[in-house]
Amino acid sequence: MTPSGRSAEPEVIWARPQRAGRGPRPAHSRDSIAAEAVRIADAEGIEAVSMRRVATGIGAGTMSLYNYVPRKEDLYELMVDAVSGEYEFTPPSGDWRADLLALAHRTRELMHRHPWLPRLLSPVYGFGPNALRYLEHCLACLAPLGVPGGEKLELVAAVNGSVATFVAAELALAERARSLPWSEAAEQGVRTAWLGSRLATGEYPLLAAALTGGHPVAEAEADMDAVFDRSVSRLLGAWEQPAHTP
Amino acid sequence: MTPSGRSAEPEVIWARPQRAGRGPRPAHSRDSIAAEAVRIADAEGIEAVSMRRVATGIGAGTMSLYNYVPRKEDLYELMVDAVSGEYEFTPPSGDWRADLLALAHRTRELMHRHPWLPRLLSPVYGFGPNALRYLEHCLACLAPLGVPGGEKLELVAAVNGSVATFVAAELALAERARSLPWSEAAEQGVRTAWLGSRLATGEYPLLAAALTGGHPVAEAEADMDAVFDRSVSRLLGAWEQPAHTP
DNA sequence: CCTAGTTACGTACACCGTACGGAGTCAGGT
DNA sequence: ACCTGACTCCGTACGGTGTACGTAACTAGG
Repeated sequence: MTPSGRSAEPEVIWARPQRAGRGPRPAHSRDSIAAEAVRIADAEGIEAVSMRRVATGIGAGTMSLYNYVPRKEDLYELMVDAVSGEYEFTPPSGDWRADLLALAHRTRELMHRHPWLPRLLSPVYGFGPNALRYLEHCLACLAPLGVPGGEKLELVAAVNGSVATFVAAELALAERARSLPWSEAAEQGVRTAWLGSRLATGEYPLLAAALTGGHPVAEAEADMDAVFDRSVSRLLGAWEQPAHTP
Repeated sequence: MTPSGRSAEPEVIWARPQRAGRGPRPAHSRDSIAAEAVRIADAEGIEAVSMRRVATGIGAGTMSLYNYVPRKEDLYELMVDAVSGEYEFTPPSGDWRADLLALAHRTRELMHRHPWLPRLLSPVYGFGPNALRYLEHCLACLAPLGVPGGEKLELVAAVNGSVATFVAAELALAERARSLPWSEAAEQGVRTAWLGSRLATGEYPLLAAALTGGHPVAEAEADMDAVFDRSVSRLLGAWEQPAHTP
């Protein structure tokens, strides 16, 4: 009546039992599937992760994978939660600002290790076990902050959103270059050439000043750490005093 | 030697001339192609936008489209820039905080009108004509702010990143529901049921308190405007005083 | 006018997610 | 102890995707 992998009902992958009572014991585990998908995505980009590829990667037939992962979206959820398990939490120090800044750095490192993460994180993939652990830890760090719990979650979401977009921008060129038949430098070259030709028209004087005035792109990479730190610090600083609405 | 649509060299779509000198006059325009793609994405979601679909939509053969748009990624760039043209800029008021807050609201409305925008915006699609106009206008609004131009761009990026993640979260459920065979309510139901069952274990006391303590999800929608306004205001407020690094 | 470069587009290929059905395997109820 | 029903495994197949390639029609520059 309701064969396990064939239902057309909504379902949360985490609620589905790993081992059903009845049939033969499964030859694979959810963890090993997630690990294989992460391995492929790290090595060849998220677009290389296909059901066929993951299945053959763990030595299974393509359609066998659907016994473990009913839809491809669920595979993404498994991946996100798997790498979320890489966080190593240290007890809150009492300085919530420092704690959250350090966490943001860990998140950035995580996203550098798994460049597909920002992309997959943007829709709210929902509340796997490691995500719950992470949120609980954030709230523990935010205990000294005197705002209601709901706003603390807003703060965490705002920080993570900023980190995700920051790292996505950081990685945009490199990630694009992966799936392109030419080099990253060549791509970069034609793009800055185009931008330069537009700026040279004089139609965008402020933009031209802002782009050429500061750092000349060469030292930009070295500054990235500083820019990141400053930008997250600013965001956190905005929570120090109550929201200011004139 | 270098046939227009067949090159394997990197290329920025904006640098490619719309009309080449030599051949027959093109039967379509870049604008009409972008408009068709936007129409499809608005009506049926971004995943419905395929080269075939857009081509038949404007009454062309599939492969003819490749004369205008060398890769699908370029189609996305056209779409982003096309809707960026919907901004109607008013002259800077002198209050940069108010101006940028208003712009953020326009961006949010734009993303509600085109729910696929946050997704496509996350990697830095590059500097089409309307994006350049937008940036120039932002810088004009930020003229009263006494920081270097580079940091102004950081501010704009931070605001846009926050808006994008905010709206992405707002739209996540509705957008997910579009491509799913069951209703949004059913999906929502099983997800909150799962979350409730996890919270009931007592493993996440802070999270449980934060989620149940505040608004009971029902009135959350009505509050979205206020939450958005407050969150952007906070971010802007963080730029009032110099970055604070203890 | 010629011809080179461009437009238009049909065909084809490799790949994708996944519906379906059949065979093998095991636990629970009788 | 056996049967039966649920479950695992997986081959096949379908309708879709992006796009490489080849060919025919057309048009502007020399």
